[in-house]
Amino acid sequence: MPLKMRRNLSPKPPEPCMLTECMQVIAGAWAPNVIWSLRAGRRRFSELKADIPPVSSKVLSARLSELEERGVLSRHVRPTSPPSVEYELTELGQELIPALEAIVQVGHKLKLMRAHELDSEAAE
Amino acid sequence: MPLKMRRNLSPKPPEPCMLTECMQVIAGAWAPNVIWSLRAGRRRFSELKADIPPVSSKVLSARLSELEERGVLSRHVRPTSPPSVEYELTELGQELIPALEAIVQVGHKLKLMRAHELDSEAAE
DNA sequence: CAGGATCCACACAGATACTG
DNA sequence: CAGTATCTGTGTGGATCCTG
Repeated sequence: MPLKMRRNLSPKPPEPCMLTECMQVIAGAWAPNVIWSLRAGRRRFSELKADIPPVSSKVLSARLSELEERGVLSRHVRPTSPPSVEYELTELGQELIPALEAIVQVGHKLKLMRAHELDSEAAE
Repeated sequence: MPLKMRRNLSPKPPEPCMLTECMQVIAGAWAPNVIWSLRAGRRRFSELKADIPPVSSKVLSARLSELEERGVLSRHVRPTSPPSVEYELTELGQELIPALEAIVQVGHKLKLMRAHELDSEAAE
């Protein structure tokens, strides 16, 4: 499930829209899901991977790096015998949660609307 | 500026994450920008194209169709001599505005943080 | 366990040209 | 003006394999 989980960057030019630039923060496949999974608190790499089954290690790793670099989340390495790394949203990262929640809400409502429309059609 | 303005779909599989599904609503290159441009009210095709310079007619058209189909915006054709079409956010579409604003805010803050960090480094 | 390296496919945006 | 059709390039994610 990736073919369309692309980012929202802009390679070369004038970048007239600030929004585009800001959208980069959550750009990249699965990035929103990562943030979503971290809502409740810090999680380990494997936990995140389990939360988002279809994501591959490579991509998850890449996304985590980007999000860390962008200041959305922080990485904590714990010196245990089997390596253990935890990720956590930064304060700024937490500000993204309401945004994602709003999107989910709208998505939900639209879904309900569609279901309702289908019902109406079926009734005829 | 498009190479990375891809959508956030998911082609085939199990789709375990509701978020992913909801994100589709604003999926596709420039989709957020379109919604952003329509914040203030209805706009015509050419106005939208002017608002978002780097977008091509083809892509803008595609995005508008998708957003309409998804119930985020509505299309009004006006029977004038030169064809004139206006687009407008639906009620649900308007609910996405706060979400985008939140993202922009975070993007902004992160930008400021970065600038600050660079200053600190430069000072040394 | 956490994640880096490779190789590959393909969906998507761009450019251009055309229509009513 | 508002779009559509076609062709092409490319970034990005998936799968797999491998390591400390």
